Amino acid sequence: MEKTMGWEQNTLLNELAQGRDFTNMLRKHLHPSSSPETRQVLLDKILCSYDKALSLLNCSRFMVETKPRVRTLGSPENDASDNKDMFKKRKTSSGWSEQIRVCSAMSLEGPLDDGYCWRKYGQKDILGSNFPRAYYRCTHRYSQGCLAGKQVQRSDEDPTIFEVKYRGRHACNQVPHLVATPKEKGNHYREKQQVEEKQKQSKEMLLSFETG
DNA sequence: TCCATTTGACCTTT
DNA sequence: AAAGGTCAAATGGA
Repeated sequence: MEKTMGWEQNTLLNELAQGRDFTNMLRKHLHPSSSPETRQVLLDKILCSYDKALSLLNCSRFMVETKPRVRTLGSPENDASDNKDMFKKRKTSSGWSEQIRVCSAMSLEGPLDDGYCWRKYGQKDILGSNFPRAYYRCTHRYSQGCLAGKQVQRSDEDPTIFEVKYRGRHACNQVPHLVATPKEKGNHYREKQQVEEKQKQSKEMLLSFETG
């Protein structure tokens, strides 16, 4: 159905479309009669859509590049690590992508979903950080050999910000909210349901803004 | 019963 | 040795 368009592009379009909708909504709420809170929330939504779209673009960029560039917050990494050991080590901290910031207007649920299905496999307290770092790998790691992973850590400076680092590229081709045949059971079907539920909630939120 | 999360132990890197 | 990263048993929810 949507074979010509990748999952990232599809999600990207959704994000941009959502951002446009929220912007239109904000325009309607520019009247002095509207509450400043509503405007603020809408503003947050718009920024979130931008952030997510940018994150997706970042991901795509790394997928194109065979050699992910590396910069982590704390490590200066000015040595020659780029030249040596590039493919040797199983993993180092330098395997992670550039930091991507994601705002969290939906702070009730924690960090925003980036559209992929992640499975949490660990959490660590990081020295000098107020918040623990969570480690995720792609849900399809073993079923499809997808090696993508990500770290999520709440920012010390701004706890509403979640710092997300990605690693690897998604090798999984079964994307949750693309078409799933009724034959598909269990995991994939459930994933699809989850994503659909999120989209539904998003639409409902839009509606609730429109109505009040 | 299946699957995701939690969390302490263990492994790797610096 | 210490900090970061991963494993895997225990736990809990649907």
